[in-house]
Amino acid sequence: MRYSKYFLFTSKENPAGAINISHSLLIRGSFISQLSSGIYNFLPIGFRVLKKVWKVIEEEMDRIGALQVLMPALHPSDLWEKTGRWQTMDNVMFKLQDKKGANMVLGTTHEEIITDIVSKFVKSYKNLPLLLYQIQVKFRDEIRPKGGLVRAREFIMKDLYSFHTNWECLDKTYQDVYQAYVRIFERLSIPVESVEAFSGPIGGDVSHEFMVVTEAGEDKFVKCTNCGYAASTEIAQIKKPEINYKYKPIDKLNKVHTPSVSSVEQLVNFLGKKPQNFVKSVLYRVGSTYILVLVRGDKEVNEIKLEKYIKNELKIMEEISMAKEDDFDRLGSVIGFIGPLNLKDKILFLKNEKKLSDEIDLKIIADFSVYGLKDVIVGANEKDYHFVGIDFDNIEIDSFADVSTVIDGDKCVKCGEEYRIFPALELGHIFKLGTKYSEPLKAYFADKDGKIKPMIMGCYGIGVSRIISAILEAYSSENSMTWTFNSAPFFVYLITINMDDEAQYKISDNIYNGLSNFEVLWDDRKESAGTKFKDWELIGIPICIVIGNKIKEGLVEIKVNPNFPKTISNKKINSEFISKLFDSLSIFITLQEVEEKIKHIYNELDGIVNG
RNA sequence: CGGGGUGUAGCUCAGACUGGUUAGAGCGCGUGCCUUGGGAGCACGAGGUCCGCGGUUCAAGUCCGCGCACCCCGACCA
Repeated sequence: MRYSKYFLFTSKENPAGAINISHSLLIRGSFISQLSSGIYNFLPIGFRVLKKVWKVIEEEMDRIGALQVLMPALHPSDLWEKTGRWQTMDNVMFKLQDKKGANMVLGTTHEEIITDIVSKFVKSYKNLPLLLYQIQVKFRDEIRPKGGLVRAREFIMKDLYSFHTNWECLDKTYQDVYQAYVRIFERLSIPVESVEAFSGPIGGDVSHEFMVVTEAGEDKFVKCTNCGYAASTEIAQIKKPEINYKYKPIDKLNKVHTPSVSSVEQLVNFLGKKPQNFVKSVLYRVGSTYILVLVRGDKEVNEIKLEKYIKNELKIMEEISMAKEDDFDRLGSVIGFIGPLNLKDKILFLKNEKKLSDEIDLKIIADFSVYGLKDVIVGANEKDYHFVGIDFDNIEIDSFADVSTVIDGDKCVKCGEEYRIFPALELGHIFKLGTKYSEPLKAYFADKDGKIKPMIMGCYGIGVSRIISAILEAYSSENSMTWTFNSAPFFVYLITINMDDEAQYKISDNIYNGLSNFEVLWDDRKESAGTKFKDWELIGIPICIVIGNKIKEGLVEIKVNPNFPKTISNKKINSEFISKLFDSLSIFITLQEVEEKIKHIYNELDGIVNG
């Protein structure tokens, strides 16, 4: 491709409002342009990158026997109503009506549609398992899109769905997909961590996320410094401490006046203590049971873990909600000043006075973080008062549980060593769905014995457009993108220093034609050398061939994007080999060697990355 | 959805507080000269619904009100 005929409009200026390096570089390089908040055009060079990523994903999906389909982005509401997600996903759906007034939705995801398709065609175990996928646009009306392609309202996703006769078969496919994902990220040279994850509204019991560590991400995961176990902070568990707890009621409560000071942060300032010197009490309601959760002041209640605990251990199945102001009134406490010490007495008193129904129950659950605390501060269940000087065994609790979100330094549930927290961007997420969608949408099949059963399903997503940002976040620097071998829009950037110099022009033309199999972008503009070098660096093409004055001596320079070798040695191969491959390049070599060198490097890299 | 901010040339931004001829700069774009190993130089030129609507005023890019859009922080979120 000749630059002069191409659609490339680079900019020296950072776009206003771009916070992430990937966002800024993509705009500056004219890879994408913004149409509206969270809605982007892919311009020619950006679309080339998208297609490169797309191709790797397709090849790996094909390799595990998945079949590609293309489903519509525009859906009627009925299928979504059948699964209940018309309501539960309402907050992110673009909903609209057609001219007849029928409800429609722009697809946020495609479980409903694919399940509907399969239910119509597949009736027998003989046609299962079945893996179908698409690479298509998704719409989510995110309240706050940000970071360019990091969180967009319209974005490209690869979504794969699998259908099975039984769980064992799903387990096997889940492993196949897991391995396919590992290969996809390896081939794109993206350093991902796979972490245990929360299934969320998609549903199912088991899920993994593929995360890339970057400040540009919006998620967090923890990884054990010893055994390497990794999990999303949404679900990461903490090792249970050796608990030796004997309730010792305190003789005299020491109450302090804390006027209009209720949050831990305010208390820290008011009393001059650390957050760890507080026990935070958070009240939840589950049916007629109130749950008072105690966590150390520097930690947060994890509602996902709490919900699991309440359902699995306490066997209470009603919906859990945060207590409201009238709940506090009912229990004789005050919002912002609730605490565990005298709350049960208050409730007993209210019940005796017939001011509170006997059905109401209160359970006090202490997070592991509260265990062993001495001399802490808790709410006094009285406006503007806290108790001080409390030890953990002065608090009468019903049970200890792991119900707080992991923070740096918490102990690994597997081996007991310390966790570290990493900021991350989620690129892929795989789920075991079970029959969550096959039941309501009647995706049934006849088994060998003629019994009609619902199909067992899995679903597996990759944020294709988000991957583009992730690659740049992983390797790029302020004024220079770095693409990886399989994502680079071009492999070679050919610079002709002086287009008016006939010798330079002719040789450039020959090299351009001679390397036509290697995706060459020829900067054939009558611009200054500096302009061309800066553009090469900005758009991040791995190899640069420079045709300049030295051509008189039959010499040509080959340069490598200095960050590019990092994207290869990331792949656990011999780094000495990599440096050898590139070290001899940033010098002048003879004209005859150029084609040979480029072919050699290309083939070696192809073997390493895709082999 | 809460808080904050911005909206002026294709882009990045001055000008607004303190209203007053014809609204500016840099970059980019066009033409010519010159230059060709690190975003060169000179000259000329094109390019504006100052986000929209309404109001105040002799006079509004500037002040006031309403609206819209976009950005940032937080909450939210496969």
